[in-house]
Amino acid sequence: MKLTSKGRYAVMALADLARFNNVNPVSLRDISLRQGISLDYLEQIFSKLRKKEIVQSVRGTQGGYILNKKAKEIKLTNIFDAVDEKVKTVQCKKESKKGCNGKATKCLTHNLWDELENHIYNFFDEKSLEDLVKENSERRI
Amino acid sequence: MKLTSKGRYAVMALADLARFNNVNPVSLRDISLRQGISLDYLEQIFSKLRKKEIVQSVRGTQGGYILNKKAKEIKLTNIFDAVDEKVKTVQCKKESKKGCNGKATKCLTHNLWDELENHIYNFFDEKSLEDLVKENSERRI
DNA sequence: AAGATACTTGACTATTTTAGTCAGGTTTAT
DNA sequence: ATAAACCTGACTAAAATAGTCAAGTATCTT
Repeated sequence: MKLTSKGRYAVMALADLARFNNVNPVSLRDISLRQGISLDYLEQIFSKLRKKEIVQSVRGTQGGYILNKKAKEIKLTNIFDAVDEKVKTVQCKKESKKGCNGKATKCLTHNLWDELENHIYNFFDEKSLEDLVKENSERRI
Repeated sequence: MKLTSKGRYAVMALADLARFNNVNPVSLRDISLRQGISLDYLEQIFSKLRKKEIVQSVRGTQGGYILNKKAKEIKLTNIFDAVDEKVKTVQCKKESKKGCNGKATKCLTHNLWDELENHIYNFFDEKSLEDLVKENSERRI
């Protein structure tokens, strides 16, 4: 099981944005430099974030992105969802009402993955961008 | 983020083994048929499980595998560990004592992944093979 | 008006991982 | 002997990942 860079980058970039998001929009270029993420890749990621209305774009010179909601209201689940980072446990290929893979019963581990999915989902759903920024500013002023 | 089939197969196969593990060893062929997993792939998986002393092999006709410990003592973490299914959150490429990626400070999301890792680890470490088998026998006799 | 900055989009690609397959063994009960 | 079943290592097609590249469009500053 692994988390991909895309999800990590999205969270990093938004955490960066949340920190510097006072009045002016933050350019991807700045985020790219501060966080060490390829500018082109960031653009892909922010395109998705914008479509899901997590950020707003400001074009032109001095443009950039701003958060579309309060940092407190942006949960990590929202972010992962936006960039297609899925908590996908392996699925049984065919699941009918009664069982998996055409068998009469659910496969032995079916419930396990369901449980895990919820477990991880809850973890991310309790964390907001604000929490992340707070943790970091506490750690070192 | 995803869980791979290898981990799922390992758990499924061991759950199967735990259920039919009365006196005689269980052949991979049987598990393969019951669980719908390729025999060749199962062999790869069981080779690893054997090396980590989760199962014991019995060679020859009527051979197969038996659990090497009580089902209660086999946690899912042990299984995932054995088949190299890692709960790996994306790592910062270079982590020195002070920071990530050569920077002076830890990256903004560093702690987050650490927390998540623990969260998932705990989930799997609380579940034993016995729990899995019990859940299933309760569900339908 | 010109130029620079920065967002926008879509196509492309090298690398890695995954989920196996395949081939050739060895061991042991009957 | 022989068949069942374990054992091992090498190989590979397909998918996912982590980007790059190219060609824009919008808008601010001068």
